[in-house]
Amino acid sequence: MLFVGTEPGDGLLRIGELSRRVGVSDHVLRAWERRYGLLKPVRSAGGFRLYSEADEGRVRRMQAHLAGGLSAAEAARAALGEDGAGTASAAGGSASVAVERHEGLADRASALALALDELDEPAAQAVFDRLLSDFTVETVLRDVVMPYLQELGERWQRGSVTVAQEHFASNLLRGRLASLARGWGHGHGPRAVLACPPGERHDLALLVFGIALNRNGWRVGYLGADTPLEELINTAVDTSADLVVVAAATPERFAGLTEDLTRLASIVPLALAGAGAAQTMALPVGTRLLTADPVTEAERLLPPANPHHDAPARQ
Amino acid sequence: MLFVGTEPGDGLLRIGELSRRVGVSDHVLRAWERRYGLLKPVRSAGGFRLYSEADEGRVRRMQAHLAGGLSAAEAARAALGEDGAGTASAAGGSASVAVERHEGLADRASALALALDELDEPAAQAVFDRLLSDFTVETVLRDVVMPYLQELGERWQRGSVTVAQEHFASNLLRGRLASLARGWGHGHGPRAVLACPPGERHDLALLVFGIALNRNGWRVGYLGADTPLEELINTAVDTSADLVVVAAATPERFAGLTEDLTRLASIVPLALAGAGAAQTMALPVGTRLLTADPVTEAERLLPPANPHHDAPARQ
Amino acid sequence: MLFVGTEPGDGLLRIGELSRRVGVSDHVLRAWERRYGLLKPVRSAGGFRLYSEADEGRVRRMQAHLAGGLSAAEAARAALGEDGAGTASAAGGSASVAVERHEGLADRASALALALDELDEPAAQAVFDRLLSDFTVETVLRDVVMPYLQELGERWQRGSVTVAQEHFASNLLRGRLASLARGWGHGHGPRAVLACPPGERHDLALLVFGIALNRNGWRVGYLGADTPLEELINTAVDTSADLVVVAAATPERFAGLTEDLTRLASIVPLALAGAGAAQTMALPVGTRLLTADPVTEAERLLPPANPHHDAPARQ
DNA sequence: ATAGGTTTTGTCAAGCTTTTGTACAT
DNA sequence: ATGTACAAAAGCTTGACAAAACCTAT
Repeated sequence: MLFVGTEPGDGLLRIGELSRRVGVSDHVLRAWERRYGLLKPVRSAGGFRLYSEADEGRVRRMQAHLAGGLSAAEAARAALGEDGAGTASAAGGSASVAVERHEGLADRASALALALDELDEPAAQAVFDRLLSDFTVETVLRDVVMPYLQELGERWQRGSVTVAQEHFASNLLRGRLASLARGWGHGHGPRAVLACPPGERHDLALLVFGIALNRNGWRVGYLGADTPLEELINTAVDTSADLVVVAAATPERFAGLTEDLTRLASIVPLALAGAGAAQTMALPVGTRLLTADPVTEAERLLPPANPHHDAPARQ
Repeated sequence: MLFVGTEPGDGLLRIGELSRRVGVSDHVLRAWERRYGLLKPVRSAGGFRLYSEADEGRVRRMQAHLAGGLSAAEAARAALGEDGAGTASAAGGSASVAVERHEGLADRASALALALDELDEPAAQAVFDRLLSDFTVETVLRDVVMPYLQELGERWQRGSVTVAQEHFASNLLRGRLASLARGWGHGHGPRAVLACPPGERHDLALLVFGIALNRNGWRVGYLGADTPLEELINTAVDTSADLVVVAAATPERFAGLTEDLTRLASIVPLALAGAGAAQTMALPVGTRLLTADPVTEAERLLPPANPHHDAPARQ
Repeated sequence: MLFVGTEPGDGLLRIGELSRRVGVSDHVLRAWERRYGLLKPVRSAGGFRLYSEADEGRVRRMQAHLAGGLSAAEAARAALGEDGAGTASAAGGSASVAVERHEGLADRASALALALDELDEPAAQAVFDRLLSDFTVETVLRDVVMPYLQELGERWQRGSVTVAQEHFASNLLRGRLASLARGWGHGHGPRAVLACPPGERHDLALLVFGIALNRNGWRVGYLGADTPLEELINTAVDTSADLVVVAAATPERFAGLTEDLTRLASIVPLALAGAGAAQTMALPVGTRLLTADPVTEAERLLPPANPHHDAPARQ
């Protein structure tokens, strides 16, 4: 992908604007450049200094060190020394984590987590792009997205993630997953209908499951979060679904649904999924339980035994 | 009815009557005919121009375009270009030339609505593809997506849409919108942070607004539905936002937030949007109200402090 | 639906109206055009500037960047840079082929063609990224990739494309297609085996076909270019394929294969595809001919609906 | 920090052309 | 009714100007 790193010709600031942004007078900025080589602005045709956002970050680090008690010379040296590492700077914005070589999945996963935590949309998108370009969709979903969602949930429980972070990450991931899901109703494979029970608003894992299912040849109909079972039953019947999957993150969401689920299971093959799906619910209903990660479960799910779509039942 | 050709049946008007109806002088009507071929009246035995109702419609479209700022030549071209829906041939008729141009936006919009109502994912995606391929994003958002959302909301109120339909349409549209939103945090424009207040779960219109904003050069940070104001304030400060927009579909969502919103407005430029944003809330808070459709409002939102321009106010 | 200044299509604005809409004086608009090349209005017969909606958007982005603190020159560069795939502005710059942002597929397609012709890899990748992000895979393949391949072939015939260009485009497209193809052998759908006959080295269209097939629920086994029929037969038998597709760009590639193809067709459902597949070959072999574009043909290909070779006699 | 020179960028003017509503003559 | 003429409004180009922002050097 592109936008990794700031290239000249991108969006350059003149000294006045930089001064305004960082709160340092233009005279001082020039002095820091002359005395410590803190900044190396390119010049316009007419000789004006043009600063990049990396320069802005450098000034901010310099200020931090000054505030920390270092002398100007020392602060500048420290700020320069930190160059090259990833940037953080909440205010600096679009600090695109520089991912260069083929790092492993683990590095990418943490880069993604970092970018999401910092609300850095461009960086997160870039990492996601690189992930998809270097790994299979299944791998990205199973080994990056799902673990991240898992951890996000746990941090949410512990209160160690802000609402803004959770919203931001969810929205971004939902967008990427939606584009992977596009067209999943297309084709001639068996049909699955997916939904979360009433009250359940976390449907990202179900989205992942749908994508994986589709990539294994299924057509997917998606009702998503917070769906009344009555609706689900109607839809399943109307579309002559070959499989219905109901997923919830907590067992409580299934509470009180035994009767409806049993009825549903008598009409169409049913499976319960998600962390909230427990044997205690699946047994009385007499249905299948999907406990492993969504991608794995999707791969395990063979098409219906006696399909009216004459799928290639062949051993 | 006796003679003299203005019978409602064939509805043929002479130039004076047409002029009176549309409020355009006969001279101008003749000029438009001569210069732009806007009208092609049949002639009476004695040579009088006889206009059909289609002609009247064409004149009215021409006027609308003139009011919209197009030059006379362009307005005429546009008015003629829209021909093809209304045929109304009086004379020889027949032939019914299948005008296969672009189907109008309206046809596409109803095709989309139909596909969504029928939970037909591939069809809906295909229509959306064609929309994006034939029209600008702004047009699609303003004239297809927003009206659809509006109507969906109304049908929802009336109970004339099932939960499955609503979920399906929302999920699909959200996916497409998310794609259009990709990368909206990138760039160098001013920063806007968007969110819905606590309890508000309908954020699609806000998504549309964010996309339109981004396409006008803004960087967008998106927190989405159901966001505590405390979080919003923190995020706005951390990212040094140039604008914060809070949107809700119903006024109740703003209830009890006066104090927080006032505080927010004192920190960063604030605007309230959505059908739920009312003057009664904006006034005490002392902030801006965005009442038109999201795309238009996004275009109107010139970035903070834009002194140059003394020209007459654009309403 | 109300219009008033929102008309789509070729509604072209003169400078006064544009000025009124964006709140920038006509003088400034002309200055921005002259100094930064921000706008490239078409001209009326008499020389008046006529602006499109894309121009309006560009001005708005420019304004946003100005408000964000960039100098006018930088703001213009940024606004232009956001116009889709920028251009590798290295040395002299100039030329600056501004590709309108989000205009229809057609513009994207030509942007892609341009980038490929100029061996501009980042630009081509960026255009491809946005295509996939804004449209379904089917649309991109059918309406962008296939027409491009078609045209590339024709230009190749005419000698109006260099070897370097052809290689560059082929390799880049192959890479993107390969990533779309990833995982296409997994799942539970019917199996198709695809190959080009000996001597045929153009397999990109076949790749496209495989992708479309896979997205319709098929599992794909891909042998690709220049495959001896013997090999193909073995593979088809070993994997108990439900369908074999042989594709070639020119009829000569099929010459002399009648016997082998007939034998193959007696073992497993066979189809011939590509520009080289002609009735004259399909008839004696007694097999199906796929003449439409790959995506459409893939959609038409129902899974082994016909109860022909149901039990592939294993050796 | 000030002084004195340079670049950038919004604005204006003069002189001419195009567009378009209206008027006049046939 | 038609065709031509006319004039106001809106645009075009070239060239120039000046305020704001920036430069270097003291």
